Amino acid sequence: MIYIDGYYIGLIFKDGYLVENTIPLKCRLEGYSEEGEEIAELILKLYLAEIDDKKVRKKIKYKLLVPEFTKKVLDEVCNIRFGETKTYGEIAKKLKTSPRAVGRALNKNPLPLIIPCHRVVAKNGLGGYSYGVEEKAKILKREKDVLLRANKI
DNA sequence: AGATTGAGCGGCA
DNA sequence: TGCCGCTCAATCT
Repeated sequence: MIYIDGYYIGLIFKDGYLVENTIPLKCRLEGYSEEGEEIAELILKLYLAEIDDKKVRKKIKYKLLVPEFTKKVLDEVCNIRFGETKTYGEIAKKLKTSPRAVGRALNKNPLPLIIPCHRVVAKNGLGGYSYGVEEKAKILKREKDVLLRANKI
């Protein structure tokens, strides 16, 4: 668990690959470590919508240790662009499965923010988020604000 | 192996 | 609006 700028970020590595992370949190969970400070910084930037997730995925070594179906869903979610959203139903249609199955897969996204699962919303409303819908709303709002500002200038 | 459970959706009153 | 049935991968029992 890394501490920067008032946030704690949990990271788990396996064979040099990032396999699991938390979003930036207000309180610490477990032991402190120095490992992966640069990665934690990137995750914090993702959280604050200061960087594009595509760049982060290119920059860091990560591995998805999840079942095949879950991986397919997560790969599909990576195609959603910064500041945009898709519904569970849309993803399901593309993968020929059900919206519930998509939600189930996203629920266990081991790499939140890096895999932008927060950009998948329900048709009527926000849907859920493992860290609470308020967090989801905040992240999406920050991304939208960045786009708005870019378009204005 | 069978039952239950969701970060959902569409239809119908 | 609210309820009901459908869905299907994952998680129990």
